Amino acid sequence: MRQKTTAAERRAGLAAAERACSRSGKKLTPLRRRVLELVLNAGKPVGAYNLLKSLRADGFSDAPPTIYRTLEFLQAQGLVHRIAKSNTFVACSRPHDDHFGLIFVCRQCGGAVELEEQQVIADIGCCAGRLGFQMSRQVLEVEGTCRDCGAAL
Amino acid sequence: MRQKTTAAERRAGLAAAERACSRSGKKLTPLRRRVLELVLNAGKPVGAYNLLKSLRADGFSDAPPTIYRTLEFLQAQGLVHRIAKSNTFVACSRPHDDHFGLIFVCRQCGGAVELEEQQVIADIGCCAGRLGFQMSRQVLEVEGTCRDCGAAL
DNA sequence: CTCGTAACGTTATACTGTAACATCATTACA
DNA sequence: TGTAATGATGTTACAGTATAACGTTACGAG
Ligand SMILES: [Zn+2]
Ligand SMILES: [Zn+2]
Ligand SMILES: [Zn+2]
Ligand SMILES: [Zn+2]
Repeated sequence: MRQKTTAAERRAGLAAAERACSRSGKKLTPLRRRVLELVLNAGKPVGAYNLLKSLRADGFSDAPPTIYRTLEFLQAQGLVHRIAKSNTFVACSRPHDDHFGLIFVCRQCGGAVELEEQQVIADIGCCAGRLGFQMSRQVLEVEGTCRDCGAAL
Repeated sequence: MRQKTTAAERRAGLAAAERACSRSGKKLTPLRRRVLELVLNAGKPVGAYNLLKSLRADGFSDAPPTIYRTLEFLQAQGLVHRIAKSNTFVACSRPHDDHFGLIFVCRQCGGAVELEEQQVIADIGCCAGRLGFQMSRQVLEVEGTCRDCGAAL
């Protein structure tokens, strides 16, 4: 699973952040911008306390609420997703639209790939409908082994 | 979302546990049996430390490793699922077969319904195939509001 | 019997996340 | 310009979740 983030992807992520914030009337402050950069640069899911360590080097507060609040903001803007199975955070690969995505996370290398799969969404929506269940916007997590790690065995 | 577990469901869960253990050559010890009972009786996702409190009343050790080890065992037997989004555990609704399930969890009442949806599994398997990704057996979590809680708004 | 393994107990600690309140900056408006 | 409201961040303290490491007990195989 590819884990590098290209410079173009990082620029696109930050541009999406500017758009998302101006649309919602929120501010992309230096702290928020920096955290998003860190998540983009990681190129794979990264833990909150790891991000916190980087923030210290940049002169921001390194107390837990700093990073959790900021990540919450970025999630609300649809710029970052939380991966519950590993308590990590990853940059959204399609931050330009509201989506219901599917994220494949490799147990070996920690890499992640996000897809938007209309068919899956439709099928799950159908099940939800039968249950009278109202889904919230989210990404589903699929765990396993990526191609590279599988080949390396 | 219905949260009661019927006596029949509890019996079925324990019977499935007997079968799963005899098939895998493991033992369904009093502790394991008791934890499974507790999860079945809860009828909805329940936290590890809640289970631990109940164990104390039964004379078992109430140190964290007790419950985490036991839950890990029950998960390996396919009798219990872990819901990552809420750090809780719930009894499997179809413990008789290996499955790739879909679990709908209500944010309001905490209830959960587990489905096995062949179409969803097939679609996700297809995506995984394109990525060269080998999925592990699991359940996907869908968060939202159940019918009852939605109606109560 | 005794040896090896599985199961369980025990202690300590690591990791993850939030409550509550203080401080500072920005905006809005009298 | 004062001042009040709001949003963002800082700070302290703590709650909740999970595992490492090691000791002890139970029990069947040889
Ligand atoms: Zn996304
Ligand atoms: Zn991998
Ligand atoms: Zn199940
Ligand atoms: Zn509900």
